[in-house]
Amino acid sequence: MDQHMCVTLVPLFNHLSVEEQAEINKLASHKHYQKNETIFQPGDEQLDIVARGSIKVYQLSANGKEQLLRVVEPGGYEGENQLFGIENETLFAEALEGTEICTISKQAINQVMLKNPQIAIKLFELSAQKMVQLEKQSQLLSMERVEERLASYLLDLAKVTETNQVTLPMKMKDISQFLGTTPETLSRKFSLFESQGYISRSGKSVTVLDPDGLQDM
DNA sequence: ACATTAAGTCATT
DNA sequence: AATGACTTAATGT
Repeated sequence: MDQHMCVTLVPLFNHLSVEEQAEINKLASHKHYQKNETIFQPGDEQLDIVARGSIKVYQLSANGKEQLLRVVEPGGYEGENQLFGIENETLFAEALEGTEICTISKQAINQVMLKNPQIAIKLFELSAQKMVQLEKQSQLLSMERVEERLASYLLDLAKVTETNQVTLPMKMKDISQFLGTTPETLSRKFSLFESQGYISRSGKSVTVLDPDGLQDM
């Protein structure tokens, strides 16, 4: 298919000239993953760019359960901390659907960055944004009760869209893992919020009726 | 307050 | 008919 898509798609590279993009594209290998296929595991050393579909990045906690860290969508990437010299000991990634991934080896990226310092700067900027997100995530998990976590998660989504109408970006099962709980408890909390009039919900479409009420958790 | 287990409904294939 | 996603209920930490 169109093998040139991913490099041009991604914020990391799309500000470059066509020639430079073509050069980077040669260094990348393109692969299609099916749903539930593993994309990388601890020990791997590459930069993976999502061109189509979506992937989940997670780690395993002590009891062997998945802790979902983030969902990476088209234009996003994963594995940059290895480029900063940090080995991946804990992270796994898996395709959530049929997904196109562009993979660039650590060595190739290093060459590209030497030749093109703008990319290093861009990578730095984007990575800083990701760290902010991660900070948010650990703030969520530091909250004692699931109600607090779900409330601030919903408020966060509403804040991004600038409306009170939110479409949940993941399956309920994945949201429960993201919030560090179970699907059952999550379902009950949604029901609770609904019965208290904080939200209304039909499927994955949620309307925040009382932001202040949620805030007080 | 929450997890776990089991069992049920509902939609999708 | 079978599988997966979500909910509800009972019971255990």
